[in-house]
Amino acid sequence: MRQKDETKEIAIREAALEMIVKEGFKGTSMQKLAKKANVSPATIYLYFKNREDLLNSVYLDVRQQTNEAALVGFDSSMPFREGLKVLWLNRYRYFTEHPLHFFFLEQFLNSPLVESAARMEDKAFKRPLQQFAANAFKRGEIVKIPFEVYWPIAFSPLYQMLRFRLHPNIHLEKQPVITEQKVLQTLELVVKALQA
Amino acid sequence: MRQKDETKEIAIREAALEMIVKEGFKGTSMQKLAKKANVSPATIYLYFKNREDLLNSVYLDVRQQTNEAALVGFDSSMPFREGLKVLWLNRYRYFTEHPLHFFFLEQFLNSPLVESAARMEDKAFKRPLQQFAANAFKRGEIVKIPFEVYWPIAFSPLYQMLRFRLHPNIHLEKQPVITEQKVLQTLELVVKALQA
DNA sequence: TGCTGGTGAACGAACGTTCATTTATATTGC
DNA sequence: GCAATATAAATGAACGTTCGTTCACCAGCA
Repeated sequence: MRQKDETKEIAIREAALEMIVKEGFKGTSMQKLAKKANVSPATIYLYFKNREDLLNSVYLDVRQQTNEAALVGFDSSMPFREGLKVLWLNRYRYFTEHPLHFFFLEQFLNSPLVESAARMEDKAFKRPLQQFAANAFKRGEIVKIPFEVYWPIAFSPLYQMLRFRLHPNIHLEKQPVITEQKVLQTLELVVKALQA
Repeated sequence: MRQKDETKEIAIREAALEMIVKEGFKGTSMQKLAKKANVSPATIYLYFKNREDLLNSVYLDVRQQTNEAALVGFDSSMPFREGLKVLWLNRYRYFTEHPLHFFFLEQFLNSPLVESAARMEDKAFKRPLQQFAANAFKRGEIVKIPFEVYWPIAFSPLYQMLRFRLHPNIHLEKQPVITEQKVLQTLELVVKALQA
């Protein structure tokens, strides 16, 4: 008997992640991937059923790591300003340290591939966030608005700042310096928008 | 001599747009595209230099239509609330009527393809928006903040609502009903965040 | 009649996947 | 302890298909 070499699976995943970000799904072929991961094309099929399964697996893996990092030090019973600050800084710092994960998720979530994968929701991630908002409503900290009004205000400015930060060349002619201080400044305005 | 049949070029563009949205860049091949547009593969190369040129061309075309629609009835000297409302409703209505354009742009802008295309900025679009913000600053209507703080708050919630509206299945378990009324409700909170 | 628009077939290259084979190691028999 | 054996990991070459692009030829208007 011989054991599966776990490092190979990781190498394949990481090669896929990097290649997708740099060359897109079209440019990510199994043969190039195998070469990049120092593995035979056939080896990939020992760890993944097929190409689609590999891509889904990378997505689920990245999403899990990303969501886990988002909730560190967070509790849904926190005061609104404090809790939102934890969520924002967790996300901001994580994606600043893992820009490939940011690019990958943006690309995957905006591709038709997402239809076959994203069916499985990450309820362990969503539930605390919904509970957090519900608590803040109840305590009268924030205005009473539908979830689909709350969510875009509470979080999408952060994602836009991350876009600015991570590919600055596209959005602005001069390099905008997105700093943690500016993120917190934006957060204050968001809190102002939402507070009762 | 014989004239070029302009309807063929349009058919190719539209087939590409639809195919990219439904099957991604990977699934959009020249041969399938030709079939869908009722044209020979070779014909595509009469109108476009190659595949990349076709994709860029579709992008620039969609972007131009999109940006043009955004500025209808808008003037950079408008009062802040009024001007922002025009911009929001223009975008909301345009993408509601042209969801394929929304999906295409999201997909293209988050793919590595954008590097080769988006170099050319649409200054005729950006300049009035920047002037509009500058005017509002000067009149003391909104708080004094850097552009990279202003922009995410002013516009990204709208885009997030469009994402909710156009592929609702992914983001929420129950169909959220994003209506114009809820968009305006969100707009009010954004104005509240930004006003001095 | 001349010239350009338009075509279907065909090119070599690259694609996703499989298969026959080899390699490495945990277990067995002594 | 140590070879022999068994078994799964791992491979490189090859499968048939599809890819982007081109080419030799035909169609239709000036």
